[in-house]
Amino acid sequence: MRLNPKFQIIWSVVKSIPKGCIATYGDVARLAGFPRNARFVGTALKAAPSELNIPWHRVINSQGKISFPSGSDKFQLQKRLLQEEGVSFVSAVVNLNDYRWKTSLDEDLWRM
DNA sequence: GCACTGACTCCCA
DNA sequence: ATGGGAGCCAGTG
Repeated sequence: MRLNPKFQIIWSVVKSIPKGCIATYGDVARLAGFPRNARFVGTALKAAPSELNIPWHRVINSQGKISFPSGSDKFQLQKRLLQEEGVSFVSAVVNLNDYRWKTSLDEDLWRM
């Protein structure tokens, strides 16, 4: 299947998330240039080939939570991977203020 | 080609 | 604070 070029953009954005930081689906969508495609980010990550080493676990939803049913194997895997990078959870929730990836785009927003 | 689904978010009651 | 509904748009059957 010919991959949608949007996938590549999203993957590259996700790959640029620094270790120990997290970003939300909405953030990734916005940085990739698709402001209203948060859902599409999830689709892209699901479709991402594992050999690309996409740090998909650094992407969580806007509530600071993992977007898998709590207790599912995917949920536990993502949580564990994040904890190994130093991201701490408080009752299954990440403190976005501490770990959210600050981007140059965001800085423009802060400035105003 | 149509209808449904989804690793989301925003907005309003 | 919380829950429900609409918007989004590509993938999947």
